[in-house]
Order: sequence, then C-alpha cells, then structure tokens
Amino acid sequence: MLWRCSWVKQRRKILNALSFSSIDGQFSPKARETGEFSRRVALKPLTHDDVYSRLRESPSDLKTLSFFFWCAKQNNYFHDDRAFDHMVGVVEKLARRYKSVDRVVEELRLSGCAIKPRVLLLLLEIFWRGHLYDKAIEVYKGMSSFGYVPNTRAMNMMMDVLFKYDLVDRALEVFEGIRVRNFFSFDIALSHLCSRRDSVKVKIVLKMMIREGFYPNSERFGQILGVFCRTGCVAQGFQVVALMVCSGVSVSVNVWSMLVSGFFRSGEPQKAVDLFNKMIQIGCSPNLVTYTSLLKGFMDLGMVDEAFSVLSRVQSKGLAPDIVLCNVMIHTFTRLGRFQEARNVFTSLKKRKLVADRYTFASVVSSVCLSREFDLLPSFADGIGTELDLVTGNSLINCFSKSGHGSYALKVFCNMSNKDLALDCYTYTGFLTALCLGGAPARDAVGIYEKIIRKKIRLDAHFHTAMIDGLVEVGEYNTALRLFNRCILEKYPLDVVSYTVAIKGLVRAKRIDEACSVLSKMREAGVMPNRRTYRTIISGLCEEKEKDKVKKILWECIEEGVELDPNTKFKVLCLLSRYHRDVSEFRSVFEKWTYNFDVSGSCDELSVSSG
DNA sequence: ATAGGGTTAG
Repeated sequence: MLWRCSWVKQRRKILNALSFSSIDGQFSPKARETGEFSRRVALKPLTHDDVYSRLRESPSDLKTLSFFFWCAKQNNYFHDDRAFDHMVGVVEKLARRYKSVDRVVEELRLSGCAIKPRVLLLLLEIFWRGHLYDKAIEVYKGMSSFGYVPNTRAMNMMMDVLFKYDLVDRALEVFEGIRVRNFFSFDIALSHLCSRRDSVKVKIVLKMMIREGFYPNSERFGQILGVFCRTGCVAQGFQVVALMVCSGVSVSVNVWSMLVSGFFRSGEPQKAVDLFNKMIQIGCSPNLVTYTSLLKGFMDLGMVDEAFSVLSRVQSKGLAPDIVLCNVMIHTFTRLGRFQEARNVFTSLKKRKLVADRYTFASVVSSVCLSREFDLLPSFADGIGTELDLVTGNSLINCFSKSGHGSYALKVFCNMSNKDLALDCYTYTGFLTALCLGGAPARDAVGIYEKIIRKKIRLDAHFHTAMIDGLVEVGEYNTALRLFNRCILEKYPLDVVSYTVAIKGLVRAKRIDEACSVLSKMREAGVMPNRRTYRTIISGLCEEKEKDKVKKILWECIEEGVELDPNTKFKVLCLLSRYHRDVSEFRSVFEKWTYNFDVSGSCDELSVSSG
C-alpha cells in the first residue's frame, strides 16, 4: 500500500534513528514491570535489528507476539516492515492453532499480556499486512466487543479490507463513520473508487477531502483525472487539473493527453483540438500518446480526413509508431473497409521491430472476419490453445462462428470457460450464434439461453437479439416471437436491431399486421426504426401487395428522414407504379429517388464501409 | 492500479 510510504514512515525512521527509545527503555518504571523482556532488552537501546533477531529467536509464537507488543509499547519505538512481515507468519500459525482470533487474544491474556486497544490495533495491522482479511475483520469486530472504539487507523484498514472484498457500501459506511478522517482515509477511499472507475463517488470523496483541508498526492491526482476523462466527466477533469496546479503538482504531457482523449470521449473534438494547440503554445510538446488519442478521437467521430492528417503529422515529426498506434491504425483501416492497408500495417510490424500483442490479434481477427477472408482462419486456429484473454477470445468465437467453423468457436468457448475468465455478453452471444449456426436443435439452444439469463450477469440487447435471430433463421418463428415478447415483458434491453429481427420473423411468418404493430410499438418505446427496419417491413408489405400499408409506412419513413436502400425503392416503385394516383402522390419523392439512382448506385457499399 | 489501443447482432 502506498500510503504507508509517506511522511508517517519518515517520522518513524527519524525518531528511531534518534534512539529516544533507549532512554525511555532504561528509565521507565513501566518497562521494568514487563518482566523478562525488559530485563533483557531495556538495558540496551532498542534497535530494529535487535528486535528482529529476538523475534526470530523466540521459542514460542505467543511469546513472540507478546514481545512484539511490548516493543511497540515502548515510547517512540515503531516496528519496521521487516518485523511486521515476520509477525505475519507468526500470527498465521497462532490463528490456525487456536481457530479463532478471540481464542488467540484469550491465550495472550492468559500468558500475561495485557489486552489493550493498542494490542488489538497491532494485531489488526499484522493480519491486514499479511492479506489475512477475514482475520482482520475478526479483530475489528472483537474491538467493539472489548468495548474499544476503533480509531481512525483501524477504520482506515477496515475500509480498505471491505473495498478489497468488493463490499463498497460497507466500506463507505466505515468511511463515513470515521470521526476524524486523516489523509489516508481519503487516499484509500479514492484509490479504490478510482480503480472501480466510480466517478460519481470519486467526485463526492474528493470534494470532502478538499473541504477538510487535504490534497491528493500527484499519483492519486493522475488517477482521479484518468477516471474523469475516461467516464465522460472531462469538465470535472479540467477542474482537477486546476486543483493540481494549485497544489503544485506539475502538469505533464500525460495530463494533456488524458484531457485530449477525454474531450473526444465526451464528443467535443473542437475542445480537444483547442487544448492540443494550447499545449504546443505553452511549450509542452505532444508525444505519440497524444497523437494516438487524437487519431482515435477523430476516427470515432467519423472525422476521417482529420484522422489521416494526424498520421501525416506523426510521420513528418519523424516519430516511429509504437504497437499501440499500429493497433489503432489496423483498427482504423478495418473500419473503413480498407482491409489490405490494415493487413499492410500488420505485416509491417516485424520491420518496425514491434511485437504484436493481444490487441493486435483481436483487431486482426475482426478485420479478417469483416473482410470475409475466411481462408486466413486456419492460421488463427493455432491461437485457440494459447493464452486467450476475454476480448481476443470473444473476437475469435465471433469470427469462427460466422465463418461456419462452429466447432472451433465452441473449442474457444470451452477453453475460455476453463480459464476462469469472467465471461461476458460478447462471449455468450458468440456462443449462442455458434450453436444456432451449427445446427443445434432450437429447444437446446433456448435451454442454454435461459440458463445464461439465470446467471444474472449483465446481458445486453445483442445477446437477446442473437437468440431471437437464430430462431428466426431456422424458421422457428413462434418460439422466436415468444422470446421477443418475454424480453419486452421482463424489460430486457432491446434496441433497433432486436425490433427489426422480430419484424423479420413476423414478415417471414406472414403475420404482416403484427409486424406493423411491432413497428409502432418500438416507436412508443422510444426506439426509432432505421433503414434496415424499413427495408424489412416494406419488402414484406410489397411481397404481400399491401399497397395501403406500404404507403402509410413510406410516409412515416420519409417524415423521419430515413433514406431507403435502392433495392427497397425499386420494390416500392414496382408496386405503386401500377396505380396512377399513388404515383402522383409520391411524384416528388420518386423523382428524387431516380435522380439518386443515376448519381450513385453504390449506396450499399458506402454503408458497409462506414460500419 | 496502467496517459493512448482490441471483440458483437439484422
């Protein structure tokens, strides 16, 4: 833990170095009362080396512990890390022998050691340092049953333990219960809340901390800034930078880079660019990380030209791309459908003396999958046996199942399950897709789907949609729609794709009226239909020659400003052109359509390349 | 405990 390395430790070192302990040890009457230890030690100055060798030589664990407590009681003597670390093994043995902490304390008492608050506090600290958190909790509980009110230090430790056990609410209860919070109270809370990326609680605790007159150290400041920038609270990040300046922490390139990516993440590219210019203005030169943030930021917002200008800037600066930048480039080219260029970056890694990592692998797998160059897959099969992380595994499962290599996909899934990874909805979605495409009986797939739901992990719309779509694709319309309706009832997350898939099922089942009612239901639920939704329902209606319904939905589509694909437009034209009155009603719309046909017939291609 | 990066459905 970092917080031990601060000035408290320094102070102890100084005090110990000054050897006040020797004077106290010799003349304090209390020391004489403690018997054996005092007679042996008190005459000499109490040094860390001395204490350590005595701790090691001590014949019984109980005696060792009593001696440890006795030393700690001496004025201005503070145990060093070595002594504490040694005691971890000792108390571990005692706890094992006596089963419970209460019994250890009782045995201590029987052996003549007075049980004072300080004793329990030290015991707590030993367990805490030794990561024996269950025992630490026992000591803490024991304190109150002895009638001691835990002090700030004890409560700090307990809060830390509760955070480590993921008991955030209880940890914060302890935090709030600390009457006089010190720097460490805040620092521990902030460090845990930062690693949990809980920007809301970080905000609250940081405010309290400053109100009570403390400032985070530079490392914690950086962490806090990182959390705000990553969670879309860049405005707060900005305020944190102001605080850093006030408390004398230097604003490094890292800080600027974080803010740049933070502004992009919050969808404010102009502010990111302004900041970038500002940093140059004040003489802080951007590095590869800053450029990578810019590149990624522009790409995420579809500002392709700007993104490429960043690349040429990197080139003109003579900066050699590192593996992260190369990974971003592979990803960028893939998203633009420029698969060959993505491949070129990948093959250039060797020349650049860079080593591909799991990010590279995951991006390349997805690139191969999107480019449908499945013949490259066998080379990935080697990866199945190797160390897979969650994302790479997910990427592989997805790629294998889409390319009809269901058995490989299942192999990866099994591999991941055996590895004690926290499988997420990507994994389960890929798994279900592999099952459905691999021809598993619908009933089995649904059974597994329901089992996964019962796991109570966070599932998203993709997951449910994959199952429903899988059923639609094998013609199990009734089951598919039953699951879809249950999703609505249970308020499972559903998105445009989910509704579109359900409409597809209804269209295929020739239940056109129900398809139309799902369309209006989705609007009521606040989910707006997109081009694919309209394409699905309008093609269905055209096939059924439902002229009037086509007209109604076409108007809605036009009103919502959704542009149909050429294929669907053609179907509509075919159906309606037979009726003069309808043609005249839509004349202006149709004219625009035919104009667009002439200008660009490659509408679909564009939509593919933009993801 | 990390300044920047990777995976999904029609």
